[in-house]
Amino acid sequence: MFIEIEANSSVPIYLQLVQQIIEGLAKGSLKPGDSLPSVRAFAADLGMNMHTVNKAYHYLEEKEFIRIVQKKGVVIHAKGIREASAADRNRLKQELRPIVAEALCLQMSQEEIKLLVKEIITDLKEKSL
Amino acid sequence: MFIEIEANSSVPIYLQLVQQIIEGLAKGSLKPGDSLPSVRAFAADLGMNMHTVNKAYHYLEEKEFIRIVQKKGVVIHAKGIREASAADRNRLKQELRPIVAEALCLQMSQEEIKLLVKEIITDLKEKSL
DNA sequence: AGTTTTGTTATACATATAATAGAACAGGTT
DNA sequence: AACCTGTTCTATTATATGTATAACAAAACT
Repeated sequence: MFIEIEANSSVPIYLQLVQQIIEGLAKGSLKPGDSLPSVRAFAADLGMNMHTVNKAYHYLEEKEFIRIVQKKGVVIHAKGIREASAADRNRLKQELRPIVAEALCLQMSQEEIKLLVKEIITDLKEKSL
Repeated sequence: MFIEIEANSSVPIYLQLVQQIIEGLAKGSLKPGDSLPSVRAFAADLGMNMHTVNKAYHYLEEKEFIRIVQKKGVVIHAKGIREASAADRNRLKQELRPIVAEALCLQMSQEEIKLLVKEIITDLKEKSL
């Protein structure tokens, strides 16, 4: 897992961490059962505060991507990541909506937007090599 | 233009306003040259502060979707919305990326994600009737 | 048994963003 | 002349973000 945090991003660094861990899961560099660094070790490694890492971990736990075991550590959900529920699907749709709308405003076609999606998936998977 | 603002959303209300204006543009209920309400009138209509509407307007002006004419008012960019530049395309890609990654984690396929995009576009366009 | 490591909790502080409020200004419209 | 426009200014409140220490209890390691 190579994590790169941009300090000057408008995206909060705890969310950047969340997103990059999710990307690690998507590309397969993180697998079910894998353990993640302790909040202190990760914080020192990334040059951020322990509480910031903790915030990211709890965010990921709420999404059921990781399991936080008291006094032990943090692991990727072992029983396999669940399939998208109807609620997940709807939430993702709501998140995609404003971006798709903006793309349409910039005169992109449905096919061009789908191509973006394809490119993103390619990018995500090729980095796992 | 029917605007609905959710007070309890985690999305700031000035951004909700931005997004719904962009959706109006995407679906065609707002056309190039159309004028938007004054900051005071819109604020009163939506039950929010003048400065909040102003913030949304300036956000949209930076994106070049509207033109703010001093002492006159606000209009949708008349010379037609520009086509997506390479920079726009890249920015949209970066915004889509974390959502697509999460969808992949929830075991959605590329086709399922593309279907989401299709549904969103259908939703956007059917509301223009 | 003792030390280290784990996530947790509590307090405190600094900064930025979001949102509201009221007032005043200058230029355009009616 | 009255009104409406976006702008600017000052102020206040609330929330989000991020850091900094410190202490706690239980698991793990030696």
